[in-house]
Amino acid sequence: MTARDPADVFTRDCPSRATVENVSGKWGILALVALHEGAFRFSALRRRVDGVSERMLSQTLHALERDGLVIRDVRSTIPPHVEYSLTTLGSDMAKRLKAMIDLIEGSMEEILEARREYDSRAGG
Amino acid sequence: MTARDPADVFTRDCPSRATVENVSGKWGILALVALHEGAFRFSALRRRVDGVSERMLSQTLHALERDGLVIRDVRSTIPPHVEYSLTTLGSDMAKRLKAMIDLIEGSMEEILEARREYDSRAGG
DNA sequence: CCGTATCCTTAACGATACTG
DNA sequence: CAGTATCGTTAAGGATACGG
Repeated sequence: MTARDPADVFTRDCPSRATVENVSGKWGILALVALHEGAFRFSALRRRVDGVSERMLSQTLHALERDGLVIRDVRSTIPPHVEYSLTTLGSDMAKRLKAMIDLIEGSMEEILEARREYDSRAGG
Repeated sequence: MTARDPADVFTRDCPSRATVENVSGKWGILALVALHEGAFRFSALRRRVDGVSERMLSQTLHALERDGLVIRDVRSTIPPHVEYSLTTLGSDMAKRLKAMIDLIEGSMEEILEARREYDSRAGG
């Protein structure tokens, strides 16, 4: 991973593959895009990302923090107060993910129609 | 999924979640971005997407075809000749995915450095 | 309140043999 | 050539109880 040996996601063991999976995984996308709306505490983020378990959200946030995309700010109060936000890189990533999600959400009727046609040909 | 009931990926059973997973899954991203470079035959695509099994590539392409992102063109010759390409929607999606991949590939040194720091704090 | 540890179930995945 | 079918393994994921 240098100027002479650039990252290439098409290569089997390029470390970029792991980051792509952290970022674009089922919960990674949603966590990043949610945090792009602003900082969240753990429980609030869990409510925002409907359906995620504590275990998976925790795991996802750690992976994103490890890759330098998410900041974890712990205040040593009682009860504990932990706030999650994005780094500059995380914010840039979230913007690009949001662009992808916007396209999907905006094309959902077209996609559902394509599915119906595909299924009627395969199933009928 | 209408103008009054728009898709919302944050909601647990919105059908957009399934498409997000098809598109952003481990092999979905790579297949779409590869096809954005041009049309591919099955075997060539398999070589391009280093590490994918026949089973997973086939499954991935079917899911993307079903969502209206990929076109499968079968020529009834012997031996068979099948060519995969993108629809307009697939092409638009691939562009956005490529933007995400470019950011990751271009930030790989920064990401690896973040990992080293995280690991030295957690592991040391 | 913020998680981690544990257990368990299910689904993803890869290898490979085989067919049109 | 382009897959599908089958099988065995591994990993992801959810529920939940408990610790800091």
